[in-house]
Amino acid sequence: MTLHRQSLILTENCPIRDVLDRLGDRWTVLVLHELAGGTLRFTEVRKRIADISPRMLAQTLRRLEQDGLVRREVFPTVPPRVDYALTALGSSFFERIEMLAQWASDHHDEVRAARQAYVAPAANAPL
Amino acid sequence: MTLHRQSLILTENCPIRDVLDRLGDRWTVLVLHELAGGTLRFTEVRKRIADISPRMLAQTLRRLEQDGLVRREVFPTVPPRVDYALTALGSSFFERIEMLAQWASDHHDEVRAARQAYVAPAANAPL
DNA sequence: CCGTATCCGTGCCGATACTG
DNA sequence: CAGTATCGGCACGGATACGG
Repeated sequence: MTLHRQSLILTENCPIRDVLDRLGDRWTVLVLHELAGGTLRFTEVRKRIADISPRMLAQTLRRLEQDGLVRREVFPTVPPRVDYALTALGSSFFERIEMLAQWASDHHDEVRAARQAYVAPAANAPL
Repeated sequence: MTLHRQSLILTENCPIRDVLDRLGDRWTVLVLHELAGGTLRFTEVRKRIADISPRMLAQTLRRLEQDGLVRREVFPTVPPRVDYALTALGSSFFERIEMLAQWASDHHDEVRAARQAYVAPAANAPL
């Protein structure tokens, strides 16, 4: 995502944006969620997230590894085996995501009610 | 909340996804951030977020209003005036986002260091 | 001033085939 | 098993022009 200027949150080189952007993609949170349950192999993650393609899983894991949130461990066996696990950093990050998820869960009824009650304003006709 | 496997996060009508998806788009967090400072008119938000187009601002505000996070108040004056402000729900939501932002800020150095240290694994050559 | 309508480019993601 | 390579669709968002 392009960086934006002039904001406490969004200035260039913005640490917030670096992190929040990852929440926007389709799989990151899911993968973190699965790894929060413990170390998993590539295929094990695939099975748990039924409709993720190998391409997207690899890409997601790579980025998490790059950012130090996930540790990748390769065993030189045949057939090959690769374990993925959250790092301490990854765990602490996922904790915050869970807090957000908790909020969403707690207030979902209010959001749904608001959506229900919402009536679109007449186009270009304030009052 | 015990995000459970398969998946409280991804199922349809999922409360978590409803919320997290909004963090993925380019402007929502920014707009919330600006409104957290107090009520603003449409144009005032535009000025503060310099490169947002009227289209995207309107769209973002509409969704926030729909979800009950922002309240829209129209004054039948000439020229027209429309105020936007966070609701209590919106404020409590933004608090959680700030917690996440705080985490990002606190750990940005670690993430940057991890990115720096990262070396891509050789393609298809585990060890 | 406060938006909407329209067009269009870009990048995410899915599907699939293939390799060490 | 653990990925990579390639192609293509489609939604998201940018730019612009216009309307109440």
